[in-house]
Amino acid sequence: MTKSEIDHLEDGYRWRKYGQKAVKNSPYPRSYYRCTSSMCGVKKRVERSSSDPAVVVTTYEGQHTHASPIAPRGELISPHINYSTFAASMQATQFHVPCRKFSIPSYQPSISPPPQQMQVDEISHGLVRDHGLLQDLVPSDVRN
DNA sequence: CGTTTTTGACCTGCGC
DNA sequence: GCGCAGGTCAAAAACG
Repeated sequence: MTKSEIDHLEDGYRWRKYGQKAVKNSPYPRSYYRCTSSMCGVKKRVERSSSDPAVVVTTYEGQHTHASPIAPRGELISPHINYSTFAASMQATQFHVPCRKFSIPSYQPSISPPPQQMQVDEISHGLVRDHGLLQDLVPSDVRN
């Protein structure tokens, strides 16, 4: 899950929207994205929280088998750690958060300092406005 | 002109 | 079998 005020979270990949449906739980529609790469059929479902319009729930399906088409900097994915790793990490993280407002703080667009174990409590009320470049959000060695 | 977004229709699984 | 809900397709529009 990523807190963002915008729907189009640039996580380092190109997404093509292929559908949009309205969910009954939330008054907001749910968007379906797909990776533009033909090889990897990674899908992404972006849903907006009903209670917090500023929170979008991004659900990843599948794993990218290719590097980012728009590598921001040299922070490419290591051959041994893919986005699937961080995806699993963040999924594991959300389990730790039962129902509270979960949010992942972004990093400075300039560099990517090694994100330590961030407390959800602090970031909950200390939100940042940056986009969530997920690749840098999750430390390589998350709680495991 | 090629790619992406939009949007309604269509398909499928499930419960009754 | 029917209706509902969720997921996908595809044609046209929009955008660079």
